[in-house]
Amino acid sequence: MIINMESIKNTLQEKGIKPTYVRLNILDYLERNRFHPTAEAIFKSLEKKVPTLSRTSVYNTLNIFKEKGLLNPLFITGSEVHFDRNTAPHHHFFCKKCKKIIDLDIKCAYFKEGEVEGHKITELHGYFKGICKDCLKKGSK
Amino acid sequence: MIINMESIKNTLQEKGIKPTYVRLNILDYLERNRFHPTAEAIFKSLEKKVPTLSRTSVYNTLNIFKEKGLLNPLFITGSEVHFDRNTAPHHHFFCKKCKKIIDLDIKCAYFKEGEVEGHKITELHGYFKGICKDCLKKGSK
DNA sequence: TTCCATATTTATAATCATTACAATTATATA
DNA sequence: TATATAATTGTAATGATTATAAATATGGAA
Repeated sequence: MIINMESIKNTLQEKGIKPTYVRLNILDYLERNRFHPTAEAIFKSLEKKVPTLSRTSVYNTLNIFKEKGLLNPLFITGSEVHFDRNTAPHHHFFCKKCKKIIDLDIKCAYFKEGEVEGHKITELHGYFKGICKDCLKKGSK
Repeated sequence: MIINMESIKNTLQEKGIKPTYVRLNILDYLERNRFHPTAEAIFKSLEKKVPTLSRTSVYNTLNIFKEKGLLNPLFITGSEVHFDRNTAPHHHFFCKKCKKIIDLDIKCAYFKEGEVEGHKITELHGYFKGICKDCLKKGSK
């Protein structure tokens, strides 16, 4: 069930994206599922609600969202791309056990600098890999 | 021409990897070409010298090197994997114009910590994207 | 040295994520 | 309502990587 369809619609229109049924549903999904899903995960989750949905539409839509700055792609696992609705600069933690990608709330000294060693920065990407808090609790060695 | 084949051989043997002709050449290539080449780039560069070389062998060898800690894979572009012979923790800069991946000599506050927000860190990955120093000089806007 | 077991390399096919393309469908406006 | 345009779809193509099985090389044992 879509709760805040109006705000989803506004978000699209503010970015100059026509708010179609497919796009509304994909953005809505990303808004409420902040675990950085893959294109395939989005497709699988929405195909019940949007039965005519195609993988191609998911990929197309995600590419449009990316170009318009509505999301950032994450290259962390080396296989599938994960999508992050949070476009503010932040870091991630990838758990090798449960495979979750967790947002981190840490400060990076270079976040605001705009340059490093003479190179002009436009994007920041930082992630750690290891065992997450939950998996540590569950007694993984 | 291979200059320090003996040290290359020692490196492999120290890691418990049998020093074959293919492996010696791939490691030698990585040692002298520190621009983080892809599997394809390595294959193309070596196929003259090692005419029977196959792509499969390059991939196999790189996977062995990765498992034994001789290199780290870099997931930066989202398409091909780049390989970094420098396994010490360091950051990278990816130039969107010339596509080069440049090593950075900056300190990260979390490099030695071992944990962040309760999660146990085993790997650190940091990279910036933008326009590199050289491309800025050449007058890219 | 010769034989044999094992490891390495190769060629080919398969896989997986993603993109290209063309046909179909929906939408908006005259 | 007709028509132009945009969005969506299904299918095929692509590109990087892996799986598989055959061929080759290697290192001892006899």
